[in-house]
Amino acid sequence: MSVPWVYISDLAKHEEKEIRLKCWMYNKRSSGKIHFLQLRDGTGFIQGVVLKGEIPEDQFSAARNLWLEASLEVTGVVRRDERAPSGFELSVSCIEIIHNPTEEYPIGKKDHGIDFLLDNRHLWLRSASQLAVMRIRERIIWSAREYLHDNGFLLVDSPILTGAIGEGASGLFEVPYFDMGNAYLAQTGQLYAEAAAAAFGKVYTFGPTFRAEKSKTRRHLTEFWMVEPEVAFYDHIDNMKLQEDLVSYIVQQVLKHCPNELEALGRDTAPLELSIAPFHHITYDDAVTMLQKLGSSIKYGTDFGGEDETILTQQFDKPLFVECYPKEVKAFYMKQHPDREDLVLCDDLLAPEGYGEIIGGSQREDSLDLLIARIREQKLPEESYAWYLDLRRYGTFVHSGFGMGVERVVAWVCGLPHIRETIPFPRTIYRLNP
RNA sequence: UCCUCGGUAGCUCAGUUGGCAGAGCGGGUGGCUGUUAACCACUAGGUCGUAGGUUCGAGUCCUGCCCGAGGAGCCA
Repeated sequence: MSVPWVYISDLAKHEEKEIRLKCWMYNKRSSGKIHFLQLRDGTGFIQGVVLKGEIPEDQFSAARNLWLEASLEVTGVVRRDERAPSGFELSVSCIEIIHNPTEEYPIGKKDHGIDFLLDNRHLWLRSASQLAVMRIRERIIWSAREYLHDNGFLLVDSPILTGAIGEGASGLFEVPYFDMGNAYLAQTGQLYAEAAAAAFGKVYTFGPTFRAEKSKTRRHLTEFWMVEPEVAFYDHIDNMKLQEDLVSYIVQQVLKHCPNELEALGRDTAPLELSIAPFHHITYDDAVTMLQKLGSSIKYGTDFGGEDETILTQQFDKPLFVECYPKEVKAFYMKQHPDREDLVLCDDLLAPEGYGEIIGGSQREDSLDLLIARIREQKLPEESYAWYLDLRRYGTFVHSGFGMGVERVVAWVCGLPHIRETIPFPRTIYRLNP
């Protein structure tokens, strides 16, 4: 066949030319002698106009009987048309049916409940909004890797099957592992990133992480992706600088490359445009004081609840660092504050508009003795951390890093109310399928 | 694990004081040459999550259970 196969995203280059689409029909409107076929191919959406008399009669009547999501090969001429949302439509001259479903497509044109949509996630992905979310997710991941690569970071893939090692003893998924008892799905790549930082200087891990916590909130998944940079000889301050540069870069890249996707989601881009470094800073101490003045019942020494984070971020117009939490509420590996024994040199980066924590980072404890003491305080299985402690035995060094939750960043950038739409197949406590 | 809310047609939901089970969308049939979640007419479609209980009578009131959602704790 001499007519070229073209993607919908490239149609503008083929104005007034005859082309062929391989596509699905996501909707159809019809009069007696004209059909409007709404077509999509993953790169975009276009309306095919089918006029009686301009295609073979059997094809015209067959088009009448097409079900939603029929797969088609459609030939026609690309026309500019003011009435089309994309500016173009296709004057159809030939329709070849690849597959016409024999059952009605479950996802209709009207609203659906979240339970139904999640049960049909494999089909829900075909909708325009989900295409926009996934394109923005891809841009966020791409931008993060691009920034880190261009700034001299080495990608180090950390293991997913691990021994009993992680942020804490709770919330580990167990997997039978031959004669060695149980392996555990990684909660974080950080401890491995620290080992890699001692070997390679500036590194990052990027991969899925797993937490078997029974969280049921708009901010939690049991399987989620993290970008975890770790840098030798960076302190707490250097670490925050890296975080704000990275987040600024990501947001700018999405604004530059994904304006159509943001519009498709109805995202107000004004708050994103403000999210350029430098970000705001507040200490944990000051944040608690501010929250109490604003009516929160938070007690000094406890971590913020979701509502506290929301209230706090609403006081600022761009991302906010909260620094130096009490060590009791933070992980064992965080560096003790030089002037305050009760605090650690850490930071949470809270996204604005009530989205809350997207990054948790810290300078790491580099003293062998203090680290062992913390492992014992938190009653962690000391033998599992033997190799990790070696990093303090052989040339210990000031170093810092952080974990950025990809799905939380996607939710914020897209303006989505819930994290479950930010990953193709979300895993939550009560959902393992599809 | 705890708290709150929900489960009625394929989907989204309404259902009054306990008194004949409803609408829109989707499906079917017919009509329509510019529709934008097309429209118009007709039509089919129900074990009201489940098991008990109260009652002359339960979608509606009570109890247990199942499933889901939102939140808490925990965290990115």
